[in-house]
Amino acid sequence: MTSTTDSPVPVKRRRDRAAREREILDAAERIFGERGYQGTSMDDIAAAVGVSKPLVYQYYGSKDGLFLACLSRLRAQLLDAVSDAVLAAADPEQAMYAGFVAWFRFLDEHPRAWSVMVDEGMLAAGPAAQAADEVRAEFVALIATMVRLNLPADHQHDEEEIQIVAQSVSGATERLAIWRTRNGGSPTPGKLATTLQQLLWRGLDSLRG
Amino acid sequence: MTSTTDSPVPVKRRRDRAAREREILDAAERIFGERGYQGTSMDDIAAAVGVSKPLVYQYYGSKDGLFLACLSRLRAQLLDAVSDAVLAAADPEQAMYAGFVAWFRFLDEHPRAWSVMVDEGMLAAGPAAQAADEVRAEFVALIATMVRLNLPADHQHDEEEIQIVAQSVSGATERLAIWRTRNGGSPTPGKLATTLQQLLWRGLDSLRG
DNA sequence: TGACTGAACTTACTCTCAGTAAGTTACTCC
DNA sequence: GGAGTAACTTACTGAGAGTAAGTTCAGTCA
Repeated sequence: MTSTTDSPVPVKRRRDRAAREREILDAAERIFGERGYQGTSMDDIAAAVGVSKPLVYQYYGSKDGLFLACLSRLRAQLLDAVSDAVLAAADPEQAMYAGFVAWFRFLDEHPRAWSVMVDEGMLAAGPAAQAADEVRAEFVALIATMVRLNLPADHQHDEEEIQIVAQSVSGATERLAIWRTRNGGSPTPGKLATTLQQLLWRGLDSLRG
Repeated sequence: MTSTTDSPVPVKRRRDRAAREREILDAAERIFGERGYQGTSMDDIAAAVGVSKPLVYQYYGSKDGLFLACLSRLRAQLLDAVSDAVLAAADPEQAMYAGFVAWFRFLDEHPRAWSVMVDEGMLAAGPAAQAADEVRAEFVALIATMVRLNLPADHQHDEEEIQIVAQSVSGATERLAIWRTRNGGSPTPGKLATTLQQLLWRGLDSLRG
């Protein structure tokens, strides 16, 4: 009975770095989403993973760093969802509508994601704020591309104007998403997308000339 | 020489509550604007006023409370500026344009204000967040009123749709303001207002029926 | 098999900062 | 001048971000 009591797989305590990083990131995303940035301590996250705080620091550097990692991953997922919807559409008008729907749907399906990304996503003074902006800029770029697609190829378009429109659309959709969650998810993604479409489509048209 | 060395007004150390509160609020607004919420400590603010920290707590309760007080005052000023511009306009189309211009102008003239209000204005998990939302809601209400003015009086308008539009416009203008300051104040208020006007006017028209 | 090495992980701190308890000082009104 | 009160301070507590200095495990080469 000297060596027979060990469990078949003797509870692997240690894991390789990549696996542990993913574990920590998952826990962080969940807890930040539940309690917010301020309300979450690094000890909480470490405890949830069953690991000590310095390990979290070794892998992610700082609280901002960890938060930023959550942010980046979620944004990438959201960007993918919207890009896919846009690219699958038959024409620009459809693409715009599909993009809006995909955006609001994603937030329905990842309710936690939201509070991490936007609701608190702009808080950090410091390096994270800058990086968060960069991720956000990808979105604006996507919208700007869509706007350009909607212009005739030979049209001498005003880049500054396109930027203004893209920033506006990005800001509007973020605000609508926040409002919607606080409003109990009230207007459906379809209703929001339809209204936005109606509001913006003719205006975009008038910017052509 | 026993009593002749005193200064004529012997450096009034103590001030009445209202004056001190204003002094603290001014300092807080300035320092929050310079260093951000996270980067500012209550000791910093107290020191800037030349007062001890507990006094600040006595008057404002908490860091959130002080921040919120800054927020409320600034929002009120901004709301006034925009309201005045809107009310002075001749017709709804002019009103919309004038409102946009007033918004961006205000931020030109109060560069500090901005980072306090929006850039970090949604950070706090807790009571301040809720209160900040309430102040923000005033803005949405103003915009909603403007939208309604633009609809025929007998039109059976869809309140939900109006809310969506108001939230969108509010989100768009906030985002544009952030982008503008990071962009070195680049598009002029006039340019921004014109483009927004062009983008939204015909869309609003199409929502009428 | 057993010493060797490096990566995974921990204990036990420091330091900054929000918030507080309990007291002290200056002004005001009689 | 003394009583009462509002303005203000000293000196603390506690939480949590971040770190220095180690310890333990897992694979590797002899």
